[in-house]
Amino acid sequence: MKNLKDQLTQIVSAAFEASGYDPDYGQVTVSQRRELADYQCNGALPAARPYQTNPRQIAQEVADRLTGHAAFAEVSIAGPGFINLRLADDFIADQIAGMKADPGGRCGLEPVAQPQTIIVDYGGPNVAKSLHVGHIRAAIIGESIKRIARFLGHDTLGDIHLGDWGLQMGQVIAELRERQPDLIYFDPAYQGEYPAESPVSIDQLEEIYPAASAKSKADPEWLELAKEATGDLQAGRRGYLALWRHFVNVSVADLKKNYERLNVDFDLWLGESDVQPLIPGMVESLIRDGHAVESEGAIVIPIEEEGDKKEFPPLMLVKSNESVGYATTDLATILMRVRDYDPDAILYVVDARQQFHFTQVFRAAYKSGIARREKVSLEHNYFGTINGPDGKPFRTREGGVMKLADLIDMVVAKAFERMAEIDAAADYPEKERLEIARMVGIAALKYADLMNHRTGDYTFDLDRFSSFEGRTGPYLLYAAVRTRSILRKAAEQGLTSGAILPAAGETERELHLKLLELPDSILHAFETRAPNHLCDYVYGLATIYNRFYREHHILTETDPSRQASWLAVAELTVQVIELVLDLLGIEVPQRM
RNA sequence: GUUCCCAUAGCUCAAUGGAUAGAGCGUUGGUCUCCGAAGCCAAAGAUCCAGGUUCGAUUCCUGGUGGGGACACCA
Repeated sequence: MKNLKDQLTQIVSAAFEASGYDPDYGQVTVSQRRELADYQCNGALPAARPYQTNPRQIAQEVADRLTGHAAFAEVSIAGPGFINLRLADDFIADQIAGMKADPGGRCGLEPVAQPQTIIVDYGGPNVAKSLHVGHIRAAIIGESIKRIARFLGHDTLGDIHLGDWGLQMGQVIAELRERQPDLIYFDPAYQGEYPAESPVSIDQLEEIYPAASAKSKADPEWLELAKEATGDLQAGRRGYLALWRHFVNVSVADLKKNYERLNVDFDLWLGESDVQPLIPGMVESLIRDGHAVESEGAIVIPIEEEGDKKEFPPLMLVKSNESVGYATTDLATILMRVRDYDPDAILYVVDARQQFHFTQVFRAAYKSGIARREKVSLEHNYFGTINGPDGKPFRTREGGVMKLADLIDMVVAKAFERMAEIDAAADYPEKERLEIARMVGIAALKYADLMNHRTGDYTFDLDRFSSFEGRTGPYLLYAAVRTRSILRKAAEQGLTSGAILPAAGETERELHLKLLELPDSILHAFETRAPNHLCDYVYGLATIYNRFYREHHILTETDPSRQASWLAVAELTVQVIELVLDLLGIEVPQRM
């Protein structure tokens, strides 16, 4: 089924063409003035100049051709030449029926004609370091972009891209060596098997890492030790490798637990370490092909491009001490992804502060041919920083970072309190109430983040994530759950949904039209890589639906065919709300 | 210094170059003998400044002002 806006554009374009104008002027949009029209076409205005005529005259010619078309109840022109389209109620009802009957629950969104292979790189947590609030946006926004791409029919893979191979690993090793020098991993002479059990727990790691990091900053000599340990690890020292595997395993288990609570999951759990074997060959070939050159003792890739106003620092490929940094790793990651998946796009959902870094890496990848510009779209879908009240990146009062697990605990606890306050779910089993509180809390948290455009910074405020009234995640859950309750009662009474009738009033008509905007809204969110557009859409839908709910009492309706139609509309609305929430990565409880 | 991002109502945020700039919170006032009031209805309240492009600019361009980020050997 073709989406409504495209159908209308097709009709209007044909009218432009039949009147002797370029059909491209026939683009139709949802009207900004809903009291005047449902959809509008502004094409007559820009057409006036090239055709050297009055826009109102063009509009009139086109409108004359459209009048009488079965889709329209009224075609009029207004202002300087807007073509206003009011759709026929029975045409709308037919569209709704088509949407509801659409196979596969796609609600009128056709899968893309040419599916692409898309890798979404999000998450990017470091091993040995627990998730903190700074990781939340990548997880939430990335997950949503991944789901949207997948729903559109693209072959989509989410990759967590673990930070598991940098200096931080050497720092942790050095720190542990200082604390427990007798551990068998530090004995160079040891030749046997290493224990299967990790010598450190996740909690210990989380304490060791910041301690080591702080020491590195304060003490240059200690930093050298850490770098040395990093070098030894990367050179393959047995004991260090064994230790490193423990760190990774312990961390990944913890990461999985936390991401799972957020309803975030990855198809690939690859990390920086996975591309290390590719690096020597990549560097060699870059040098051989002349893309990489020696500079100040290091090997760099110059990446200036024509049009640069200022000199552009080159990408640091191999440092003067012969080690490699994350730019090199990221380049090798592109090499691996191209080799293994042949992607059409790689979307990096990463903090805006990495913009410069990605510009360097993308330029180097294209310039060297690691990625072909005409084949792979490398995009940094950056997001803004979560700031504290002082406008700087958020820190807790103690100056530390707030752990994501703690934030989730707080939000879920708030949801639980809230349920008790309003006496919700009071007679449900304890276990279900806890699960509902989790879903409500996570919905509040995720919606509060996703509703903001991803590029903007925002200020951390616990109230923002634990608000359950007004424009929030729970509002949306409530609309869905309340409707499910009606549908359950209807089923108990033996009532079933039936044919969709033309809208019974203005509110239902608006609801129909809003439902029909779904496909376009998903497409728009994907094209702009901006899930907040879906947040807007689903909130608008739920609001209109709530009004409909108040105005029409479905279960006591006396006209059986009207009642059956309303049940069908209610079913479709729940389906759409749940579909959009799923694209946002938000789960909906059966009841709450 | 160079460069990137941001600036909309008291607060927090929206807005595909279109007509009268939308919400939520907060404030004030309504609304449960009726499918779940985490709801619904109503009131007051805003595009940083100056130019430019355009039939039309919150949106695009230039220059200011203010805030934040980044700028080769840490990731």
